[in-house]
Amino acid sequence: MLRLSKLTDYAVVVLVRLSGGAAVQTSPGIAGATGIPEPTVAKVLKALAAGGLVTSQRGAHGGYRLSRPLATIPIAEVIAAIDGPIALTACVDGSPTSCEVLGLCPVRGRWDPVNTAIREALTAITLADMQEAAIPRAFRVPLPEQAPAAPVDVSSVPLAE
Amino acid sequence: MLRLSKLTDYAVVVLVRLSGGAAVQTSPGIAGATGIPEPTVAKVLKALAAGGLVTSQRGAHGGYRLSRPLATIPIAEVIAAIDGPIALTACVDGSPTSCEVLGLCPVRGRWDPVNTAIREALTAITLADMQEAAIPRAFRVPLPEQAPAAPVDVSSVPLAE
DNA sequence: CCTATTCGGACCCACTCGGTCCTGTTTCCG
DNA sequence: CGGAAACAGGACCGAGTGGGTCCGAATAGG
Repeated sequence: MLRLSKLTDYAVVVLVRLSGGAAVQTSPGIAGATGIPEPTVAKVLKALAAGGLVTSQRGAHGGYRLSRPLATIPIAEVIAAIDGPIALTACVDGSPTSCEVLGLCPVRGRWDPVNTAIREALTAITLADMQEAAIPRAFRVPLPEQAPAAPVDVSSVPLAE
Repeated sequence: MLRLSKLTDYAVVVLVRLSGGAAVQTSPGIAGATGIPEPTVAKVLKALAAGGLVTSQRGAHGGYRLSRPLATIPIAEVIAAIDGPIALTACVDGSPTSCEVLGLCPVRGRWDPVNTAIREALTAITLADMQEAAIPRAFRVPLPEQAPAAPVDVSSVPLAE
């Protein structure tokens, strides 16, 4: 369904949560604040740390901390960290395992422009954009100085559907 | 992984194949020409017919026929026909089943701009664009007059990844 | 030096999806 | 008028992956 995993959704929630509050936060702490099951939060944080989006501090009084401000993190990076590289089909041109119907497949490698278009759309939107007006006033904490994060102008093409 | 189903890939292959050759083609015929298993082709065609992209003719000497030229079919429609509506997360704002952590979820409904961006990217690309230079010379049949299908210019944004 | 706390990696279960098959209905040919 | 060809709709089964849980490793504090 072209839907990304729920983990990625959680990742966005976690990252946004991580931007507010204390500098370093623990998995249970974030879980409690977001309502996401604790093990799942830990798993997400783990993947995020592997992707370099958050830095971890082990040991007592450890936890996680944002590596970069939200405005510099495009959605594409979050998706890549959680769900792996963005590729709609298995037939990406660099794939080692070519499809078995290679000789006949008429659209071999033709998904590339689609992949590229999607990747660009995802790269143009940062987490700060999603945070904009997302957090109700009650949850809104005074962030130091979150850049306005260049407004995304993808509305030039009329939406047929 | 933000990957769409293999069925959608097949659908594109089938539709492109359907654009060449005879006016009406049978499932076995398309299967033989594309190398895709026959039952799978039938399933794809069925979904495509339900989506209105192809018209079916029952009975002996029946088969499937394109409803519209490739240039007027955006990828988004194919995906919608096969994989259902394009929505990256379950938390689309019109969803009847609100997520259980609704009260705490800080990015509730914030995926909409992402969904919109992707939908636009997918709507801007038609099947004719994927057919362009996709079919090797050997397979290229003299199509009557397939519109050049306005080149998609999505390469204005530099790709970070 | 020991202990508590927290991250890190490995494991397992369940769900959805890809793929197949069968039966029924419709239409053309003999 | 009967048979064959082809689509339509459903159910069924297996594989892959997402989602959740557990235990071990590392580090700061006492």
